[in-house]
Amino acid sequence: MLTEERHQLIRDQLAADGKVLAGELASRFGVSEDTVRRDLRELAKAGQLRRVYGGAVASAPFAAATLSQRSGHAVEEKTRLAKAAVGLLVAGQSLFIDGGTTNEAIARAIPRDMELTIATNSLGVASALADRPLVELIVLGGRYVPELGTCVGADTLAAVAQLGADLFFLGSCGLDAARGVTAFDSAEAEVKRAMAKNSAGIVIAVTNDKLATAAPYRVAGADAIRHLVVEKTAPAATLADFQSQGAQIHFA
Amino acid sequence: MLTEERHQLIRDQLAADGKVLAGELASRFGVSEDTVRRDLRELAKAGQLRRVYGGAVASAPFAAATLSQRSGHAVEEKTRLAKAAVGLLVAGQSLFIDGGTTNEAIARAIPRDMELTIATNSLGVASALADRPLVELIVLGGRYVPELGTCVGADTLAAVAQLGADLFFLGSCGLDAARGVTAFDSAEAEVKRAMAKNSAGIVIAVTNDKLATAAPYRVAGADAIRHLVVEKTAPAATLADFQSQGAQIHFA
DNA sequence: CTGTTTCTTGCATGAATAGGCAAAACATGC
DNA sequence: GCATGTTTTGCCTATTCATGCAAGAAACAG
Repeated sequence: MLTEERHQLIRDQLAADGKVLAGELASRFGVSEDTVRRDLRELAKAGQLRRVYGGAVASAPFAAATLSQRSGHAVEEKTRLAKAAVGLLVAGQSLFIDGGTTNEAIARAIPRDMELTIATNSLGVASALADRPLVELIVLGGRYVPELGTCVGADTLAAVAQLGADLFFLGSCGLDAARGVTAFDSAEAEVKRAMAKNSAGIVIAVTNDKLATAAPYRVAGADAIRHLVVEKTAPAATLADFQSQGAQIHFA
Repeated sequence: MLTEERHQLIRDQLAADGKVLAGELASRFGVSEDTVRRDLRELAKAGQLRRVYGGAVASAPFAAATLSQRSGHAVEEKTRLAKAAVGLLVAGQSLFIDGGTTNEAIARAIPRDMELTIATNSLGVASALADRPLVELIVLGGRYVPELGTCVGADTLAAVAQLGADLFFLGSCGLDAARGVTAFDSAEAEVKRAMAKNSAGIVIAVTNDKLATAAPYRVAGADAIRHLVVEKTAPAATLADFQSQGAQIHFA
């Protein structure tokens, strides 16, 4: 195994998990811990990670975001959903991705060697994609809302209006077969509606607790959902309702 | 087998796998490792791959290195500059902050209890400010440039045109008393000019190595600089030139 | 404070590499 | 055909590089 390969794998795991352990890497790569430590030292010197006792953590300005999110809720489920959702992608597509921790997990799960054009109003998603060399990243600016982690407002809407996408990864929403997709904030709903209007298909990845819940602001009908990515344990009855309205169900 | 044939096969495998091993290629082509190494050397000289011990990898699309490399450099100096620069702020002001690692340090140094309105086209700056409860953050979207860590383009310019600020923290630039403020990229320079035009004063914080250097694209004259934050060890003669054109000098 | 884990440093070893050299393959002109 | 010059290739040698090991230092946990 090339030294450079190890470095790349370490960078990848840092981007995905926010941390690496020296011993774990050593056994994974089949080299001594000394070698791994040397790797970590070099990467640290290049500013690509921050050395800590036992391993290393991401050092980028985005480390905080990544880490704080890791400590959040239902991380494993979201990572599984993300991996399944990424399976829907085809190289060369253009995407809208809006906010939410699941969407951030999806952004991190996008392979580094896939060429895509991605427009997002989420800082977390943008940060996760910032170092993907093959991703043409378009940041949708506007007034930043800390509670959502996304930009909203007239500027955001204007930027969305100029773009089109094959798929729209719609996140942080309520989901109900009867009421469709709903959002918790008026301005956020406006942006979601604009993205939905300008994209060919909507993809929604949700954990079970979001299924069959509704928020005040209506974004789109359930029949607008092209792909629904859910946990294996999702209630079959609910899924059938969405399926009957045209959604393809994908299990993580 | 023709030399050119081997070169093409090497390029093919690099595109497919991202790496090649010298020994493996030698046995596959039925030539000595020396010949393969010569091939790799030539291709590396032509910039088509990056030579590493044991073989070669796909040439770095620059993005990974450029920004993160810089972030590792002169961290302490930049932190000191940032603390001094933050001293110029007054609660209630509105700011433009553009890209560069020094500006990211400044963003991190902004006290959490200070109320400000901040517009930025830098993902790093935006991420640093995302959790400041009293900062009204406006993200200036556009096409993201990995090498700069900022958004540029028509969308960015349009967003800047709608805003005004008391201070503009101008970063990642060349600085020369005669040529003024210069940028390394045409689109970047455009955004900086727009921000300069719409702000009442320009603040520049630079490490010594940026002083008395010039880049291709002109942003503003030296007389446009209101505040110049420099290291204590900055050469006095250079500082005098800026001072005579109206800049206030602040030592970190 | 004590023991354990992790980290750095120096060193030895083997693999990979660059440069020099000569033979072979190839092209070119007579 | 023959002679000449060029290019390619493989081999040899000195050097550089990556790695693991050992010893001492530092960080951590109890």
